Amino acid sequence: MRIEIPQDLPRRRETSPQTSAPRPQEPNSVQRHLQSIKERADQSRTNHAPSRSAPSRRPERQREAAPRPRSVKDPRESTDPRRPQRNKIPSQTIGMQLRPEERKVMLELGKFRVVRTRDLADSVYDGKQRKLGEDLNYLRSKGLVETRHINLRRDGTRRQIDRAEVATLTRDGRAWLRKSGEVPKDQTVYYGFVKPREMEHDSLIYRAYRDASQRIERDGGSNLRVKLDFEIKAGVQKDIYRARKADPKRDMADIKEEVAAKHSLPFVNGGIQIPDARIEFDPNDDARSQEADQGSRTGGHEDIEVLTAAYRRGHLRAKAQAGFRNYASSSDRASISAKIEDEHQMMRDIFDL
DNA sequence: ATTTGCCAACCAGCGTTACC
DNA sequence: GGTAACGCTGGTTGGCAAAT
Repeated sequence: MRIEIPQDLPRRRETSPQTSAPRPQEPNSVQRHLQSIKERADQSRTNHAPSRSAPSRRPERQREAAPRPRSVKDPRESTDPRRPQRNKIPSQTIGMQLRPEERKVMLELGKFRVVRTRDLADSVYDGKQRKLGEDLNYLRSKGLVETRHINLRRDGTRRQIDRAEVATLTRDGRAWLRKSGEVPKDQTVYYGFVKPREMEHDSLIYRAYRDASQRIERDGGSNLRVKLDFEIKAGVQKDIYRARKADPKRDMADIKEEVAAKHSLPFVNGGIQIPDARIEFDPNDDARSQEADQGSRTGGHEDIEVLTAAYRRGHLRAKAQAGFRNYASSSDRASISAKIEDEHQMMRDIFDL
């Protein structure tokens, strides 16, 4: 049973006008390459930034970073000229009743920011794509969710470009979700497409989570929360900054090691290894009493990492040493195994997506 | 001569605080 | 409030050396 409401929500603009500033000079090969990457990213972006025109780097970054998150607890809170500004949930969506599947979709999108619709169909609709499609249409029509298609990376052996549909919450969608009471305590809610180049990679995190979370719950873990790398990184950098401010002469490696320990993150080759996502959970009673006996904190976590073919050997080794639960898609697995074929233990520790 | 693998450099996208 | 400057990881390229 769905409560219908007047459908007069302003639809978000699909595209923004392109600026047509002339290029100041002929770009070199690197600039041309970067330009092509930028154009590809812009092509797949519904809210794309104006085309590049100025040669200097930082001012460009400042302009493009306009919609970036301002705080960890409230990502993308900053003003975005491409969005209608709202300080509260629009009246149309206050108290809107959604079906359990729709609420579940909203929650998953809020936890992971970007999820492939096929994965949502598998996890929420028992694989029924059509049912998901109907509900996504409804949520889109209410301005709670937006979807887009992304080009998947090619592995070099195929000319065909595969595409996948991904979804995210809108600003209003996040507001609805927060008011709904569906969100566990300490769970950040994300919204909006960011980092177009990494969207394919990020969309795989949900798959990895599904596998890891099933295992955690099977072992008695409960009250699962997800922290994405944005949030983990923010906490790490805040502490690094504080430590440097307190003692500017202190060795950076020393600071990093201390901060890594504070956040229970591995410190490998002089760097803090930050996972793609951390699943926090309340352990079962046995584990809890064991922790209490040892005087350690209650609560557990598992760090997950999605490896892709783009990872270099050094990256792969660092991730393996970090002790993360590593995942890779079958297509990336072949390329990864070629890079670390002499390190069989590492391959064994990579799980299929 | 060509291919392959590695590394350094660069940029993107995220974070923070300081300063004007 | 906008800009600057700094930090991080991930992704990509060009250049170089080694292998074929």
